[in-house]
Amino acid sequence: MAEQAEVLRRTPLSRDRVLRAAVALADEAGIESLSMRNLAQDLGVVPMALYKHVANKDELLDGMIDVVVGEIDPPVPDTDWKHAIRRRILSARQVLQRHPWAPLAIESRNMATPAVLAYLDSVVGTLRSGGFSADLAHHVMHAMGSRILGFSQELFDASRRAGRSGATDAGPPADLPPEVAARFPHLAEIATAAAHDDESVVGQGCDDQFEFEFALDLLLDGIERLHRQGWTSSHR
Amino acid sequence: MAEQAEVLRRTPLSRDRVLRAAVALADEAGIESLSMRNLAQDLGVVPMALYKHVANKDELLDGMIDVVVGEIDPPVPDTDWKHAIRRRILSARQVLQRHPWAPLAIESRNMATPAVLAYLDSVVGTLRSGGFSADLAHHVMHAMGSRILGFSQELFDASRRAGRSGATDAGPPADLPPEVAARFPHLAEIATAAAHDDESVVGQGCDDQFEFEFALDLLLDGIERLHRQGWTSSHR
DNA sequence: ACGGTAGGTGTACGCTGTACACCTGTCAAG
DNA sequence: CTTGACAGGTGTACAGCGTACACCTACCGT
Repeated sequence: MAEQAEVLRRTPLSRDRVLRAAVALADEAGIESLSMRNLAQDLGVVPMALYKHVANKDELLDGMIDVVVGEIDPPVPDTDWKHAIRRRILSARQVLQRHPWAPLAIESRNMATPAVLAYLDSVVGTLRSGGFSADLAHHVMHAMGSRILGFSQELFDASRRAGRSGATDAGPPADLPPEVAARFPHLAEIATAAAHDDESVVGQGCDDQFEFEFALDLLLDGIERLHRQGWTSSHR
Repeated sequence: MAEQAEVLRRTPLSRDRVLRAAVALADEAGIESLSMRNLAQDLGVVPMALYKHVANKDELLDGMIDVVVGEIDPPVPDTDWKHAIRRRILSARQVLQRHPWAPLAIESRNMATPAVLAYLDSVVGTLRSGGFSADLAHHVMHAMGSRILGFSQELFDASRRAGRSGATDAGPPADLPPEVAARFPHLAEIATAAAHDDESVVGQGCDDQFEFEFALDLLLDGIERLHRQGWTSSHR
């Protein structure tokens, strides 16, 4: 009777199953409730069992990052570098929006994981075959910074607040409270200017996607300009 | 005899003293050894005493961020917006290099602290008085992202690894290990291209300051171009 | 039939943040 | 001068964390 439940529960653990469960837990409950104990419970197993599949919690996080980065679309061939990279980065952005904990996790690791390296390598490859010198490609990678992985640090990023995935609470707390607005007039002015072409006066904060693409295109246009004029780090 | 030591030790705590000690501890020992207990010990006091001056550890971190942001140079008046902002951001960068733990701390808070808001407000003010529309100024702030606070996420950032301040270990681990280089040829190519105009062949990684200014100027130039041609979010 | 090994278990330790009760020194009002 | 409030440092205690280490058990090739 409870036998088949027992069998299910005993589906053998594996590094992959552990990582996927960890990602799911972080997605649903927030990264701050990803503890070895919670994760083990989700898997119907005792905490120490996890250590047979991941060395420690840091390695678990590295593995989770690799899972996430692995979800980014492969590069589309037969396009010019600019569109190829633009599409790839926007795909990365979609992925990271499914895993709001990932940006912070990625940035808190102090060395890139294999999957991240592979992704970066592939982006560089696109640049190189688009005619970029290794020199310029190098600087371009730095210039894009974390944006190349689909995110920029938004400074006031409501959606990344550790808690839930954020889709549910399309909350009201968009504008600044009035006494704050008084102390920071320029910010207030800017915040209200964020009602884009939407006619609703109380536009909910600002359109993250728009801002991301704005910055992305600003960079890509500048990069294209440097590329066309054969920029090198010696000149200028 | 031990009386004056006693007196010294008893120099009354204050929120300010707590915050400064916390910043010093994080600077010297790394953010990961900033615990309430360690901090209390540094101050010659019992852990719970700290809670009379900060509500909890999160508020302590907020306070530390405010201390750091307070170190950024004030804006220089009587300059065009571009140079003013460039100087301000490079000043912010210098500050954050003294406090390598700060970028991650700033990004992990989910709402900006008062000092950060004041800084951002002032930067927006510079843009506005440089003739920027509130609309464009808004997008510019987003485009700059965390770079506006003096840092970009460097992806492989040796200097931010939680441990010590990093000046001491001008270490060898700059280039990729050869088997990694083999698997990621484009990255390898780029890494070696990083020996700038320095004639030393094994140039140690790359010049962070150069990369930062490269990206900063790329953005500023693009922004200037948009500004001159009267960009608005409706057109384009 | 048997020993090795992969993988799940149980206990225990040191560390964390912090709630809560307590004590002590200082200062204002009676 | 006494008194009582109150700011601020203390001590104990608890739940939660990551994980070291010893153990047990089920399987597999010989």
